[in-house]
Amino acid sequence: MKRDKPKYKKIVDAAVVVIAENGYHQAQVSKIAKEAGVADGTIYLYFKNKEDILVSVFREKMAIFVSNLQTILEKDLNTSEMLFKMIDNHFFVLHEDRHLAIVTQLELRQSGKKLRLRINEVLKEYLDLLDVILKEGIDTGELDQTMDVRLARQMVFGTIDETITSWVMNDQKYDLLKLAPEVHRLIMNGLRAR
Amino acid sequence: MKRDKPKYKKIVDAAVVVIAENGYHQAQVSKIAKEAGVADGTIYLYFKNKEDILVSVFREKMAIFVSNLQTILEKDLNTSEMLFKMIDNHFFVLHEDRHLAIVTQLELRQSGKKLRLRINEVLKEYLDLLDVILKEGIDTGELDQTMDVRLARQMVFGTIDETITSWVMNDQKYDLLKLAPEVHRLIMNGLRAR
Amino acid sequence: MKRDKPKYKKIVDAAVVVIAENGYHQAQVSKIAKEAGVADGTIYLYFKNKEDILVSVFREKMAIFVSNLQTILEKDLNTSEMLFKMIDNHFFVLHEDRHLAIVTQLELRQSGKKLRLRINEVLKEYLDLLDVILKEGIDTGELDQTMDVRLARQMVFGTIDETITSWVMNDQKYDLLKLAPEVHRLIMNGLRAR
Amino acid sequence: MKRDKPKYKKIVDAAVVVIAENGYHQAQVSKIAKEAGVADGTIYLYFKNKEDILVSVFREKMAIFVSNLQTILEKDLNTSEMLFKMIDNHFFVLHEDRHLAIVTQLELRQSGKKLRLRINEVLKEYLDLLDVILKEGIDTGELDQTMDVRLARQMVFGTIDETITSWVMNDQKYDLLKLAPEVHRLIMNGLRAR
DNA sequence: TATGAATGAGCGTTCATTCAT
DNA sequence: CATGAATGAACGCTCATTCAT
Repeated sequence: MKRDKPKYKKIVDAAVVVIAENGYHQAQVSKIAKEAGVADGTIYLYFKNKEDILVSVFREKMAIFVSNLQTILEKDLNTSEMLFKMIDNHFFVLHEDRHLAIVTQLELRQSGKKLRLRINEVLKEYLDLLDVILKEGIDTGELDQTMDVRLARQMVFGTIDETITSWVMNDQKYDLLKLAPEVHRLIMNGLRAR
Repeated sequence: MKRDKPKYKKIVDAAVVVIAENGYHQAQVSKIAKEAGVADGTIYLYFKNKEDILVSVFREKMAIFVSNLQTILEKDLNTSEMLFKMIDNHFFVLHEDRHLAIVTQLELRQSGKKLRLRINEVLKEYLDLLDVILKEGIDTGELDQTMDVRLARQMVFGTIDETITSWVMNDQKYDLLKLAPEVHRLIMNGLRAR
Repeated sequence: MKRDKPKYKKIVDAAVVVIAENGYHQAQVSKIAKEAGVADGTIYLYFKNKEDILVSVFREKMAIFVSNLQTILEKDLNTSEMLFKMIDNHFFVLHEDRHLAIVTQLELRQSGKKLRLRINEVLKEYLDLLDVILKEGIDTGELDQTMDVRLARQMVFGTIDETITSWVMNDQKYDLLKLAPEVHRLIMNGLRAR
Repeated sequence: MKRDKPKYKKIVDAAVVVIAENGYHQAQVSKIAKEAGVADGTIYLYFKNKEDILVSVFREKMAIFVSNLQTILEKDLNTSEMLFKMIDNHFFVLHEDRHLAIVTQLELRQSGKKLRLRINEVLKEYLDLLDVILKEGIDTGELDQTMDVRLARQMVFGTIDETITSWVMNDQKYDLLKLAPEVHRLIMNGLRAR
């Protein structure tokens, strides 16, 4: 499997760095190859084309979020705790990899429609897990029984996303992790049964 | 003042149409010129460069949101009512101009970092007005006294934005306006004093 | 009409020179542009793509052969005389433009299948006129009544073509024009009624 | 001698198949290697470079024509009979190996000048034998004493070549072998003493 | 001998911007 | 003011060849 080979990972990581430091439109294949320490042509032994590199970046990195979230789901937590863990984890991963934060929040959004659709497919897996949490919360009576799950999901994700984007745009100069409890409170207030 | 001349407006409107119908990356200057019914070179009598056209698009159209929001602020409404009017107005404008919705929610986000920063400057005026509403709500005791205004603003805007983007991505096939009350309820639940 | 503009002709002529001097596979668009004294991009104001340049070269130059042959057909000549004029004209044109001779006999034949099909369409016009001459000769009894016109045409064109190609491959070091009577005699011997 | 090893022949045959089925410009070394069932690098143990493969294809296959023609020359035949056998043999070999016909008549002609010169060297052996037949015919008085041997050879080969190419281009959909007598008659009419 | 992963030079085409008319 | 022909820089991808194993 190509994805397990060391050069595959090296190229994906190089792409994150190059995109973060140069911007999406200045991330030429040759720059990524140089950063990865391979020849231009080597890229094409592991990726079909440039778009494939970018989708892979998103897929590989998003896998971390999804896998963490699955671990959270398996624990014996109530909905509020799960949502907190989710927010905290989301913030934590991007807080730890600042290059990745720039890429996911700013640069990858500049991609064309086609690429964005493929990115959304990957994102869907994550949002589906969020739906599971929300539905469970509604079932157990922790969350408002009358609300629309899709809208609730958009509110949760929209708030998280907007918070992180804002942090990235302010050059990550304050502590994102400290915002987790407050974001969690805002969200829970919005969703809680009453 | 150039901005008042008829060709200026014609070019801005042409840009919205061309971007919506062709996508950001297929919106060449020559296409915009053709749609506006002027020669390529004429564009440069009214705009410094291509980026200037796009910023102008955003500035001219955002002015509608800002001006509407100012009118709302001047009315004698409580915070919850104001937020509802704001959400409803935001939804209404984009509901009425589907080209514009595509441009603001999808296409313009594909622009480079530099352009995005300039767009954010324009957006700031709108967000500042939102801050005014929120602060007033906190002062009057309608909203939670302990919450961070910046986070609250991100939650409000993030939820609205995510809802609209989701609607656009689903080809605007359901009625966005009908979602306003539910979105308002979710947001108010999150912000309300308790 | 683009084909009448001076730059169109300049580019076509430049292409002939560049291909003749550098070979088909070394005739880059930028080289042709330089030879024509225009910018690379200018090429694309007059031609759809590189293939279009090459087809145009063939079409423009082949037009000379066709037009000359039409003039010959209009004269009051017998079949033998017409065939001689045709051979002589064919030799003469390529004798006068040695670059063109290299291009048509050697370089253009290296083009891919798609381009070759388009070239053959152009060539067809010329071969159709040859068919007219041959059919007329058969009707008037000058040529062998029993022979297959298609084969006869292939023999006439194959002989002419092979003779010129051989001359070009020998660096055009002998006088091609002097071969016309002998080639004519060979061909007429093959076709003549007996 | 490398040429006798089984892998050498396997690679040459693979090249014919790959070129015929994919076209000259799509006949990558790696494709030939795959078809031959060897690794890419193995090719370079038997051939200096890609051009060497292609020249070898032509040399190996042309050897069949030459050897057959030599057999014909050794028989006790008059010139007309020899020319018929030659035409018939030429048609027969390509009629039997349709891949080879495509390669020699269409694909290999797309090669660059350098390769074409080397191919012509190989072809020379065949044309020299044709010269022998023609000179003998002139000596014995069967053929026209006054004609130029080189031109005569070009007429014979040009006619044969043009006929086969035409047949290949028409997807080999009529019976090439049946054309031999008529082609022979046309040629003999051209060459015969009178 | 045989392998096949790695190399890296090379090129057609687009499009924002200019400027002579 | 308005035009639109001309400019030229910039880049993703292929594939013949090499060489460590």
